[in-house]
Amino acid sequence: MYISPPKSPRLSVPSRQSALWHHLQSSIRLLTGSLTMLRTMHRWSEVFIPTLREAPADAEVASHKLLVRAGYIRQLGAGIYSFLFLGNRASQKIIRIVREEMDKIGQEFYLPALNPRDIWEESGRWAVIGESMFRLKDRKGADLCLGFTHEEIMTDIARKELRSYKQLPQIWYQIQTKFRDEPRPKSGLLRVRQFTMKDAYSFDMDAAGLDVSYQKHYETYCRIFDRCGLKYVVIDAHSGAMGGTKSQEFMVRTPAGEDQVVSCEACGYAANMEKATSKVAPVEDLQPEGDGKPLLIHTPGKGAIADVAAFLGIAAEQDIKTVAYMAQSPGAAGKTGAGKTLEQPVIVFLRGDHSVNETKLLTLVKAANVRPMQAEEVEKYFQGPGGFIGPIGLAVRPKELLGEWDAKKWPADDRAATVVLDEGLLGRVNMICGANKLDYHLKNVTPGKDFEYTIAADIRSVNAGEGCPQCGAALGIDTAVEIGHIFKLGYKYSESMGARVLDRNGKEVAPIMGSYGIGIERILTAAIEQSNDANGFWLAPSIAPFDVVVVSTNSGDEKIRTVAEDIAKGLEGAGLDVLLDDRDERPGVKFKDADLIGIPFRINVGKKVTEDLVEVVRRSTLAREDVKISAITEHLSALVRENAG
RNA sequence: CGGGACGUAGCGCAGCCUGGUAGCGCACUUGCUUGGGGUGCAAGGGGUCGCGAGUUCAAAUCUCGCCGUCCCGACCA
Repeated sequence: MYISPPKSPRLSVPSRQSALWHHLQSSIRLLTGSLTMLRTMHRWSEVFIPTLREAPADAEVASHKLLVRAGYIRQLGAGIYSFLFLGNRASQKIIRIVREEMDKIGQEFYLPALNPRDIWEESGRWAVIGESMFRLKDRKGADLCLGFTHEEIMTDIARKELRSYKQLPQIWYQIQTKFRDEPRPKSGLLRVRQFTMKDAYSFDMDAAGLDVSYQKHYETYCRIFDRCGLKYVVIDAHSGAMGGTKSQEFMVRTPAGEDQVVSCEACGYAANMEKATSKVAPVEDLQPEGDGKPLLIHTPGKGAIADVAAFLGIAAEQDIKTVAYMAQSPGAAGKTGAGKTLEQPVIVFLRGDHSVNETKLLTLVKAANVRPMQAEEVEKYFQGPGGFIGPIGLAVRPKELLGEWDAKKWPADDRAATVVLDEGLLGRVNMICGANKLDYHLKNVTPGKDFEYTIAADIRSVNAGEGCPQCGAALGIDTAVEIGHIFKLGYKYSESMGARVLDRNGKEVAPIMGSYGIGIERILTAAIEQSNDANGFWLAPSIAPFDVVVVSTNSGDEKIRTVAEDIAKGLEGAGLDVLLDDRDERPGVKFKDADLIGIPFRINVGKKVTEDLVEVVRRSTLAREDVKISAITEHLSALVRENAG
């Protein structure tokens, strides 16, 4: 299912209300501003903004290069960054927006980053999470870890404190540092080992209540990202092998991203790669040969699909691709550590030019992981050599045993495998496949007629250009960054950790939970990725470290200097965050720096002061206009307001 | 975890192949100059050449080990 992101609230409400709303916002802004940032006018000559002409050689993606060049961040180690003055200001502004919006629906907590092992044992995740979790020992040798996410800790509070349905629903959130020992930190702030996350958790009596909490988060997230000036899409996401019913991701398209988003421009369908489906164009089947029964053909040394197709003069789409896996049981590393990891054979058939989406497969067969079969396993299940394996002659597990991990219920025939037929093969006839015999393939093979399977399902990855499942138009695939994720958790944690409340009837029930995350630094990164050029980047005033930079183009000129100073003070008085570039530098240097560091508006104070004019430059378009000095405060305030989140 | 590359001044790099005690641009300091898109001139300061062993009269340079960082892949509850 697809839910299109709602329009920004400021676009959908009447202008009078909008003005009122912004008035309130700026009042709040003034209040919180005065609390958290005592000065709103800073002199460049006095603050630390170490801009660089060149990016470090290590940096690859635009946001990384620019964050370093603009003096926002400095690297301490792989995936570990220090935030300097500008970087911290931008982060704090993002956090302020997140907090303002989250406070409308929930309550802010602050949980420990340092967690004892026990609580993670209870949910089973001490073992499940594996190497991604930073672990340490205290002086007594007790195991601790650094928080990775906080479902366990929040659920612990819930189970100790929540007793009655009257206390529900609850939405609790925090803005906290998370630690993940990423196998490969990369792309600047995009994939790091320490980062700031807003994580929220909801507790409801029933699924209907969860729907409400989930929807509140959906709307809140849209407001947050709108206010941050991001262009994003909301996509249906894979909920993970660990359960959960529904989940959606908020994505910003950028080549720097690591996730793939499948979307349709025609109707708005969007989903991530693990969830996306498509309509494939009809394929012309081969004509049967002979009596139409499978026919052995000699294909010496032609194991790979491409080789076979070329050898036989057919297209890969006439071929059945065979992929043989051993699937591994979920939960083997549970809290009791009960049992070893079980494995069962899962064999997939799909069109020769299609590829398996392992995440879809995992979900289908309820496995934690799959690995390719080894040569001797291939021999066992196919009774033929790798490269020439195919569907005929397999022992097939019945559909009832799909996802069955109780080995006692497995078929007596230890060759029996779960056989999955990709839906793309349904209706196809007279295909080519491996014969389970060295150097031989089969012709005239029709799924369902010539071989059985456990189940037919969608387990392939969508390719760009295939038909949208909703409207049939060509699908596109873009890379994107995930900036937020909302997730119906269900009962996983409340059940496993024993959270119970009494319902109306005095009956003990587990609350149903949701969890909802936003990556603070990823908002900054995504914003830069979507708004940059060769000279730098620009942020929405809502998240920029300053609303405006006032450049005195010649600090040696008394008149220019004092006008710049007065303008800066005036803007500060109007509640704007102002950076006054009072350095004794050449104008060119100041313009380059101003363009680099992400500030949305610039005022050039120069020769035209004699005509009572200064120049206002929008960083996003580089459009400039002359404005009367007497009108500058009002002019800038309006500009910031129009573009404010 | 598999594959690849790199590590020399704050940043970007040369020097390494062929061993002889470290250099360029930017940045920084001082002075003059210039003043609307990284001004010009002059004089300066700054480097355990990632770390540790080894070879050698002599190691940034050759050898071995380690550490770190980045890229591709795998992985990403």
